[in-house]
Amino acid sequence: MSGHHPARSRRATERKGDVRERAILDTCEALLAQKGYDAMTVGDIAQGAGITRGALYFYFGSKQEVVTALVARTVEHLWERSRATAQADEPRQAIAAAMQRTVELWNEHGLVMRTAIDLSLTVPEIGELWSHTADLFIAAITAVLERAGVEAGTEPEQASAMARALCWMIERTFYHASQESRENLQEASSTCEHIWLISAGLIT
Amino acid sequence: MSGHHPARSRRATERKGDVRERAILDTCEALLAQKGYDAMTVGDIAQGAGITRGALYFYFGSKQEVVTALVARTVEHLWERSRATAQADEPRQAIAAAMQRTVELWNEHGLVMRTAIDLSLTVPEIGELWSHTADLFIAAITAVLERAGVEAGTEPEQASAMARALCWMIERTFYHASQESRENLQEASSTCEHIWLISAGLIT
DNA sequence: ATTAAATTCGACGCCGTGTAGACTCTCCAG
DNA sequence: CTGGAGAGTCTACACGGCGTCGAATTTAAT
Repeated sequence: MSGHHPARSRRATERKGDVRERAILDTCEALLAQKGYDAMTVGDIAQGAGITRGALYFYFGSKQEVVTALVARTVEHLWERSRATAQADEPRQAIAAAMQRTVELWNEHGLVMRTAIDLSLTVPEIGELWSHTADLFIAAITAVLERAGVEAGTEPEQASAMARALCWMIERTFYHASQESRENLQEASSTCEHIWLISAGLIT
Repeated sequence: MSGHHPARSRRATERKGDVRERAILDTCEALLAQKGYDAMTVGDIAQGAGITRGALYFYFGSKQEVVTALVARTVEHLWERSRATAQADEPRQAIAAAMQRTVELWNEHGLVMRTAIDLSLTVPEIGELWSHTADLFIAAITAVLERAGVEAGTEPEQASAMARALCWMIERTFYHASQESRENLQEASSTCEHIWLISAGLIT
């Protein structure tokens, strides 16, 4: 869409640093898959990104900050996709759609999501990010349960509390399944969907 | 497990080392509660136990080994208590009893159980210990589900797979609740029990 | 009492983090 | 074209934690 506005639209957005930053994050993701968080050193990341440790510290203040940025980038993607998914009216369809979406998300970003969960304790900012994400999912599950006829409220047997438990069930089940294989992920999804449907009173 | 560690009991009588070993584990547990795993240094543990770093390495080969031993001690306690609990015939009672027991376990050992879960990834031996523990619980849940009429089998909607998902739900829900308060733990228990009952087809 | 095993200690080397300061490159104003 | 500001990069260093070593000391068995 470059019109003919003179000197206004230079490549104002493509700074050299932005490219490097992405390279660092990409390398970090690759190394995370390959060696895990603890074994991955700042030197490794820098080397993978084609710079030295000193240069990396120009972009990020610490190893934790790098990983936090990576999680933030991924989580933002999650939010975006969640927003984009249309909410079906029919609870059964909504549940099926949600589980399908969840499978895709874990297939695509399982690694980063797992590390986000693992680091939630030790890195407060990541914990913040992840708990916010969980809250979104809990709210969505709550809405579906209520639409399916589960009594609204926060008491142990009402929609909100049940949604929270179901969310943790899904998180943990996918967490483990995504370490294994795609087939496991699909089976895990079926199981979670089944329990969700039962909990909503949609099947016996 | 592995290796030949010096302080292996040859005599049944109280060795000085056994006392020290317990002191180390107790200190480790206290520090874990106070500073968390990463912030806790080997020097801290040694100091708390009234010895020097060098002396600690006589008992344990590494920081990870200390915490592994602590987890092993706690987990052994879990198994013991699980074995001691009589299995009720009536599914409803069995479920209620299991949840009650779970609340007690988390109240008493929540901290160590949480760190065991957190370190399952990075310390393979702890992962082994915990996954074995989880398998015990999954087997117990499976048995209850089958006795309540859920079809046996490992397919996504049969007892075994459902038990696994329920186990993860309980683990994760208690994990979070035990970070908050005892009240939360009790409410979490009610919610999990409710979902378990529904999944077993015992209530609608 | 002698001797071997058990236990403790202080000091050392290694590795990873984060910081400091100097150097290079790019781009734009004068 | 030039010189300077700021982005980007480098090497070198200080700090701290982990795990090891060997020597010193205590305990237990003969």
